[in-house]
Amino acid sequence: MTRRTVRLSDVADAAGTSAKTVSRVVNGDHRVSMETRKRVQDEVDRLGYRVDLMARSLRKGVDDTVGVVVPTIGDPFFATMVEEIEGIALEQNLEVFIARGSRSLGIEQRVIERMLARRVAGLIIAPFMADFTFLANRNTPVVFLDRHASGLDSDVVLVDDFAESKKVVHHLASYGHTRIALIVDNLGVETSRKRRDGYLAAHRELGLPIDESLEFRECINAEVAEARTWEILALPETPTAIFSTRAETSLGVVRAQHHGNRTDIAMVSFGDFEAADILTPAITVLDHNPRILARIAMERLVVLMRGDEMCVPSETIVPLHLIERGSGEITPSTVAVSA
Amino acid sequence: MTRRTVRLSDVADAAGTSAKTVSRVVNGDHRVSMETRKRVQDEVDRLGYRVDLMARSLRKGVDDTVGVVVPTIGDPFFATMVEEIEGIALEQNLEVFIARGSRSLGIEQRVIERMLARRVAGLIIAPFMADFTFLANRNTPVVFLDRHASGLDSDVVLVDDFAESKKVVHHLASYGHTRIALIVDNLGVETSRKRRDGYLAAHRELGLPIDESLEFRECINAEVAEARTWEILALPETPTAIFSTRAETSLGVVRAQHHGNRTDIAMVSFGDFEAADILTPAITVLDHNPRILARIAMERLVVLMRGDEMCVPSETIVPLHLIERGSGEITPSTVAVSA
DNA sequence: CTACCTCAGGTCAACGATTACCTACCTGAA
DNA sequence: TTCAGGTAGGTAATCGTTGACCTGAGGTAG
Repeated sequence: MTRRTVRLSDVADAAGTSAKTVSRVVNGDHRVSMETRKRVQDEVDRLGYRVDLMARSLRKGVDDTVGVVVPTIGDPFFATMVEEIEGIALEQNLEVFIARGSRSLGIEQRVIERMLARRVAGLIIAPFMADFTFLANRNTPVVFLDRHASGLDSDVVLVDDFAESKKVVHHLASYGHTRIALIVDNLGVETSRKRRDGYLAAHRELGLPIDESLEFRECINAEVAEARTWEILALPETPTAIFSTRAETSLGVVRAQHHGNRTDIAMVSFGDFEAADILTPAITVLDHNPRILARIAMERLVVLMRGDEMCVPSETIVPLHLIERGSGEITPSTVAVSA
Repeated sequence: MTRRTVRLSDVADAAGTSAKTVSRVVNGDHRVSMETRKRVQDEVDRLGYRVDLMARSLRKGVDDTVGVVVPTIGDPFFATMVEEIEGIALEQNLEVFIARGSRSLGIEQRVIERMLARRVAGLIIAPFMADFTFLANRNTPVVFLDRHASGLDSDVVLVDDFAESKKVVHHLASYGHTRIALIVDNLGVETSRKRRDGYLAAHRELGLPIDESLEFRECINAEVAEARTWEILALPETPTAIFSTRAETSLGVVRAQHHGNRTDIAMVSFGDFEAADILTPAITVLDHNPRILARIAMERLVVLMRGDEMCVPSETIVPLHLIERGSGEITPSTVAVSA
């Protein structure tokens, strides 16, 4: 019952030809006569032959696979990226390896090393925190997504976190806000740092006072963001607006606002999230669309993998739109005076 | 600059031993003296040698990879499953292939065939609609997740859709509801069919009248569910409760309820979703937790892959809890009389 | 002193497909 | 008639690693 794998030579024996000819038929090489082709094809079907991609890849030196490394897979932002990448990969007949890069220190390098050991044809990496110098002497094409990577000069597709964040603060300021709380992740993360820098720069441009007590760092997930928001709500002088720099943390902010009955405080989220439009008020967001980023990155990777020419690393910046839904257009006058 | 791959024999030459000995060192075989081991290890480090997993897998006959096929990757439910699977895979030193099974007919079989051609060590499949007889004569371990698969008797991890749905209807009925609308996907999908069957069975058990006009099929996504909910709200005799049989459609239902100012209608969702707890009212849900399902499936697969014994296919049913948050505990008396 | 065992290490082939390089044979132009 | 060139197909080597099997040295028990 344990039927041994059918291989090229088995088909060749059955069809009375050489393995090479079967290989030609299977790979659509034209140097085979019609009749031979048919005879071989019949045997292929009858025996249920399928190429062994391991063997092929060993011979060819590369595998038709791309490795995708994201900080977390469950996060809808990255999950959507992966979905988009997988779609393009399928069109290109590429298989997708997936791995999570956050979790613990060094894990990112470890999963990437494993993918390289597999001879993946290319890598798409949404970096977490690691240094990527270890990738320097490899000649596997890499495209970074969402963030720059340190230690390796490679292609990158991202958004202008600094400018976009400034945009948000300017937007809130245009509605009269001067006390804007900032919910931000660990500043070791490039995107977080730049978003905060944009927040600060906008304050300077607008001549607004910078109140460090309104800056809440280390909001690594929704829970922490929720806790910080409770602290915000308890401040003697409540800010009139909150800028949450990640979609995930926005959920925590909104949760606290709702449970604390403080939806009168303006709120803007860097990144859209499900349900953002059905809340009351609906949440104003910077539409940080993962599909577009992923598509550009993957298309770039495909070009690099074809390797027609050794192009210089390019940086693609995707502009974002602010979707005004209500929460970002609340004016400070409506904010209840705290006790 | 294009440094050729360092292989076992290169290290062997440098260390003055045979390739086999290097292999032994690399694989931690004990039949090597301390000094030889050290000498080899030094050369491995110096030359930057890394195993070629393609070659190893070709030789061994299986690859240390598992293939994961889910209907959609972006859906938080499946994304979370994948994340959980990837976590366990990393512990077990397995690599994860990911592919989407919905999209178009036959795609599911195609992506699975490709994974088999790669000699994956095992497969975890959350089936879409395909028939799986083509997997019957392969001897790759398979665990189905979330749904039974037709055409193949294999391990499966799922929830009792029928009983859980009955539970929901009984819950709503205990609050006095007799007119409960059903939002359900295509009935060709096993889970959808069973959930509907449970809905109907509960009606019979309770002696409630079954009104077919309250059953809304083909709610394949949030948008359709939202549209159907608008229809529900426009019915001459509005139902007093809605049972949404998928988390994704629940979002559409809630969206319509909120935009239509009809949050007075009770609502229960089969499956939790982000923001379900911060809406007003918060949504009562059957906690269909993807992590638990994924973990059980993966643990099962690992056992099968070790292949110590050819166990008979088992079916694991994970019981669900109803999280009462408010929307499912609204009584019919509070529902506004429609115009 | 022989028989047997363990240890450290080596040889060789094979995993399955492909690439580089041949071999016939046939055609057509010089 | 002969030679260049194309077509259909074959042969052997190779990709990098490992499993099966072998060897020689030294130890030990009888």
